Amino acid sequence: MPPPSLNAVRCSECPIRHRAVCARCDEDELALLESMKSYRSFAAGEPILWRGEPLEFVASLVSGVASLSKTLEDGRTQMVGLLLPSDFIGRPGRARIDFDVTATTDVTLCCFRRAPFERLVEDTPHVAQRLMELALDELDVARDWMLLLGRKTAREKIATFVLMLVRRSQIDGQMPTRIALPMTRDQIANFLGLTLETVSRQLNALKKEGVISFTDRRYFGIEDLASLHDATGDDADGGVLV
Amino acid sequence: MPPPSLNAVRCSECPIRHRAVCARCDEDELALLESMKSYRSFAAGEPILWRGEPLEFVASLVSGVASLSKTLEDGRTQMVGLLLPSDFIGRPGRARIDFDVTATTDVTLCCFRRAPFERLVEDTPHVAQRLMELALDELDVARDWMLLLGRKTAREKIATFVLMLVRRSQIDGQMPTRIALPMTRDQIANFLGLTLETVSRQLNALKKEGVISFTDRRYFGIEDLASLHDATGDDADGGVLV
DNA sequence: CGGGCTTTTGACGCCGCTCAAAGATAGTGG
DNA sequence: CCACTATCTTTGAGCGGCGTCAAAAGCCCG
Repeated sequence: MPPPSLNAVRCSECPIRHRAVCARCDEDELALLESMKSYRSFAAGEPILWRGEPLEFVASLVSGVASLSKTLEDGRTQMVGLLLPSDFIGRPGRARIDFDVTATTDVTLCCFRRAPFERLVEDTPHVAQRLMELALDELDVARDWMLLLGRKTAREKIATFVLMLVRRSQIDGQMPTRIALPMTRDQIANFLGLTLETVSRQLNALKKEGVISFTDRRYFGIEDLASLHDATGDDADGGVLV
Repeated sequence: MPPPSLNAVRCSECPIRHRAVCARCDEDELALLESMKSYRSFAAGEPILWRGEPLEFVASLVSGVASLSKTLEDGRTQMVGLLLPSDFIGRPGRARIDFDVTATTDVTLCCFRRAPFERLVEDTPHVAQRLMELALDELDVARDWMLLLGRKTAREKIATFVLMLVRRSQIDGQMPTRIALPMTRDQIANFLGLTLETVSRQLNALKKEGVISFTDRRYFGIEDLASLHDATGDDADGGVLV
């Protein structure tokens, strides 16, 4: 079952206030947004949007992780995006999306009805500009990902993925000792264009080589950051991925 | 050597006037753009921009085809974007790009110096909105591509690529009889995440099966569109890719 | 006609997928 | 508290698709 809805939080106290689509809004614009927003929650694993269905809402992801995925005729699926807090779902000017959106963890969305939001985009340059920045950032990530999917070996894919998790959980450059693996082996496989068996084997290989260590099955630590970096195949200041 | 520069064409007569970043500009905005633009040309194979180098210009692609590509430490490369006329190079708010841009065919750019262009984006919502639409379209393409790179077989990749060329050269729904292969086998391979040998073998396999036919090495025709579609692995109304 | 490209074709081997089964882990109800 | 089940993960064996290496063939242009 879905987690309980957050009570409507005031925009000025919103945790993603400074990063989401509303980042640059002034008081008046914020008031407008406030009047058209509503929160919705989804439990881990729940579908949020299906490919092709008419889009009633656009939304900002407030908390949790969601994923975008595409599926071939015979069921092979590939994740094509990972949504983190402050990321935006949907787009002005388009009534449908061409991928499924699924809650990876429990998720809270800040939803806006599409029609009024689109009017807002027309009228307030701040929102349009921020939307563009978000889209361009997503493009950068997508392109790093394409390099990974098209050219990296299984080992390099896993190393890149692990390093991405490390970077994302870093606070003030401190190396965290305990890092969460936020998805199942199967989800990681769909993320990296591999099978779940290969994911399992490569993770255990990195462990056996002393590059990473497992405490729990869902948490790991870094033992040898340099080797991890070498294993990604990237050059010195390469790929960022999220 | 580069082809000779076009003489500065008036914006109102520009072939990409209605599709490029300036699509929605009114007379005044167009005049502003006109005052800061200049044309540059590049010959097939020439580099246009290198990854990481400071970006002096942003530009619209006026004619020809250019490609974006990324390279791993050991030289493996992957195309991450294909630029066609009216596509935009560069982005406001960022001084560097994270991929190489290369002319695939002879290319003409309509360049704008970055600083004044960025001011223009701040001031004219029409430009910002159009830029956002272009970015979102690119994102859609990138996501189809990710599915292809991560999950499709060599045969499906080739079939998808060929079908993309067919769609792009269709005029008014007419099936063209002679379609150009605009790149070498090596470029196709870097596009699809394959080797050039595999590209060659799969193209010839499609020919041997009577799905396509070759006249010249650089031109082909469609013999069996249904089989070609079946070979892509997509479901009914799937992937568009450019 | 000759040299440098691109493309084709073949032989071979390996990485990662497939299929299968056993081992962990967590949640559920008695 | 302990079976019992469902889900996730690990591990193994085997195979095949695609990459690698090599060489020949076709094509372009001087």
